[in-house]
Amino acid sequence: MNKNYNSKDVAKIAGVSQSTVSRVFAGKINVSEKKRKKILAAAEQLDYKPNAHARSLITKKTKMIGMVMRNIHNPFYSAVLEIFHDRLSALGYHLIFINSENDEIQEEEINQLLEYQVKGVIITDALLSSSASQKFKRYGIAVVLFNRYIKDLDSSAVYCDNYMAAKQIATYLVESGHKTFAFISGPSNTSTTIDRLKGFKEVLDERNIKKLTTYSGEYTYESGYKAAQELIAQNTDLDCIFCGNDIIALGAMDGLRVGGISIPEEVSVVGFDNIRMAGWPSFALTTWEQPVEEMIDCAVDLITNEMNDDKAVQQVIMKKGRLVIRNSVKKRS
Amino acid sequence: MNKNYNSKDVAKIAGVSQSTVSRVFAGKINVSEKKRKKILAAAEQLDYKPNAHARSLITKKTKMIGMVMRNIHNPFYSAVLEIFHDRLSALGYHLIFINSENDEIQEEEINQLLEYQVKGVIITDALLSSSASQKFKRYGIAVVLFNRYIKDLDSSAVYCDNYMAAKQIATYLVESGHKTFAFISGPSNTSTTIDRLKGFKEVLDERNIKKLTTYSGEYTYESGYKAAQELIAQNTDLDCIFCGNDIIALGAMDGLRVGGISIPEEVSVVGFDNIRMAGWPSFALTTWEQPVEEMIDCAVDLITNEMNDDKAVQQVIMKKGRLVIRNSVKKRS
DNA sequence: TTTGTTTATGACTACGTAGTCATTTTTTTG
DNA sequence: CAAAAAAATGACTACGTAGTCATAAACAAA
Repeated sequence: MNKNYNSKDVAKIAGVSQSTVSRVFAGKINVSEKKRKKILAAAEQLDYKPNAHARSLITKKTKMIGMVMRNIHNPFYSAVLEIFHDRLSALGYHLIFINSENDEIQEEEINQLLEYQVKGVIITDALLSSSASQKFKRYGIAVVLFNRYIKDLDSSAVYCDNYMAAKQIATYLVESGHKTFAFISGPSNTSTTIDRLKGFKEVLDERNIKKLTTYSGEYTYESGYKAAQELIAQNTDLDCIFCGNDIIALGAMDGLRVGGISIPEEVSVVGFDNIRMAGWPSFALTTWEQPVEEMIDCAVDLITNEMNDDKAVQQVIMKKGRLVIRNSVKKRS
Repeated sequence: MNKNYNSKDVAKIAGVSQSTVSRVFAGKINVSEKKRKKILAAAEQLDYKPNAHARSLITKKTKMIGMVMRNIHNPFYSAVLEIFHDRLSALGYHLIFINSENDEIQEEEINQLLEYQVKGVIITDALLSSSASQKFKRYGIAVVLFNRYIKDLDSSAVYCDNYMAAKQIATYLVESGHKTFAFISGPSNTSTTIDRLKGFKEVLDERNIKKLTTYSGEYTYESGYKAAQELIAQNTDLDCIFCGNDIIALGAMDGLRVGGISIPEEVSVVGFDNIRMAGWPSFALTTWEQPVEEMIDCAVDLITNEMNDDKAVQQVIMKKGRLVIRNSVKKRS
């Protein structure tokens, strides 16, 4: 049943050759207005759609982009997915969604994408081994890392200037009178964590502040919660916490509150990302806003360029962002 | 550059015919162990992967499933996406992700899926016009609605027994002494909203309780927040709110708190879904747990059956769920 | 060994499209 | 109006795979 009609069927009805039908649907090339109309009418009648697989096979091109995500639980990334989808689908691309469970994109996941001849892959919040990177390169697949970059690997990347952001946050905390610092980070092997820690530490070092406790965990609520509880247990005279991202910060806030510590009266908390929830009254989290849309537009430009131009050069692009001040930080005398 | 090797190249190196290479990669059929090894070695050497498009073209099958989602912002659905991905990718399927902005899946979105010859489509939190449904049917595409069902449309669907759930919630609220009720719902044209309202109302009617205010909005935090503020402004003697889902409930809680109303002391709040955040101490929301994993397993079974068996019959399956009691409801004397 | 049976293998073709090339039709120009 | 140029069109083939069919090899039975 349900025969799928093809360009030959359309050609027959329209009284033209298959070639002409193809011309109409491939666009551009010259077809007389009269036949074009006939063909479109015939296509309409049969509800004909060009077969994307046949098209990919012959053109060796594809309108599919691999979207590798981790941590889709994190609202930051679900927002990212949504925006990427909207931008790319407007350009006629389709997304193959892959939820990577691992720190590094896996062989198996790469193969899935290779089999579908994707010409571009966007990787968010996950790493790329150099062998994987080479593999993509060998197949001529454009790769853009989002919110991560990898040293010594010439993949394109778009990320936020975590280093400068952390410096500004640290400065803000120091200048608002905080004395004892904690940094609850995500996994310590990611560029985001490293840069944020580096910037934060540097400011404290410059001012000769030694009181910094660092706690490395995951980029999750639970991890933030647990870290906060452990910090409380250590019973230091902590007066502020810088969290590796917002979701950690929310966990930390809840951990502190449950431990009977009030925010910001006793401890200030700063996050990173500016996810929607950070603006909810229950949290009113002061945080760093990543210019998500700008970053995504940029990533989309990079990947489309690399896909359409073999000689396009890899670029690593850094965006700024800004501090969003809410009510989770208190000026201390 | 980057020539993609094909089965002929592999055949040449292994000293066999293309047919035999195909047999190895298509699986099953008889190939002598000796040649199989040679072929696999050659494939390894060239890093050969079968071209999925060519394969789809000849087999008229595809391992792709369309995943149409709306409201990916809602953590409930990002969790759903993650689980669907994990289940389906374990079965060898790949997801084409479509973020629908509309209430009803659009013509354009359907066409995208048709062009890729997907054999199955999962639709979450969106509707299906009957013309769209017929279109899918005509093309022999299996459709499963998730968390929605549509009357008089023979599409398979998996959803939670919203009617019974709402009845139990209402009963729970009544029996814990509440007198004045509000229901903040999502869009009033969805089966979830209708059924939840129906069950809730029915219990109140049975007990001859007239004090029910209903407010229909979107399934978003902002909508819940706004609704709560409006309810406050109406200055009724409200003592509990049943929310259409958790994200509305969180918004409502924040709206109430900002309005100076304490939860659960003055007003009780109940949600629906049991998203992770409902368990966070800041909210501790009493809510209905949808058996998400069970529902997804069920949807996966349905879609794989329908894809692999033309004669598989459409089914609408309802799951139960359970009330999760936390601290957003107070017993009133 | 001979015959019959099973298993392994290769030549060939179809899938539905895009694009090349040759041919026909239309338009332009002198 | 004739000749030249441009545009439109169709026949044909390639893309990389799976599967059909015929043949060859291996094996079993007698």
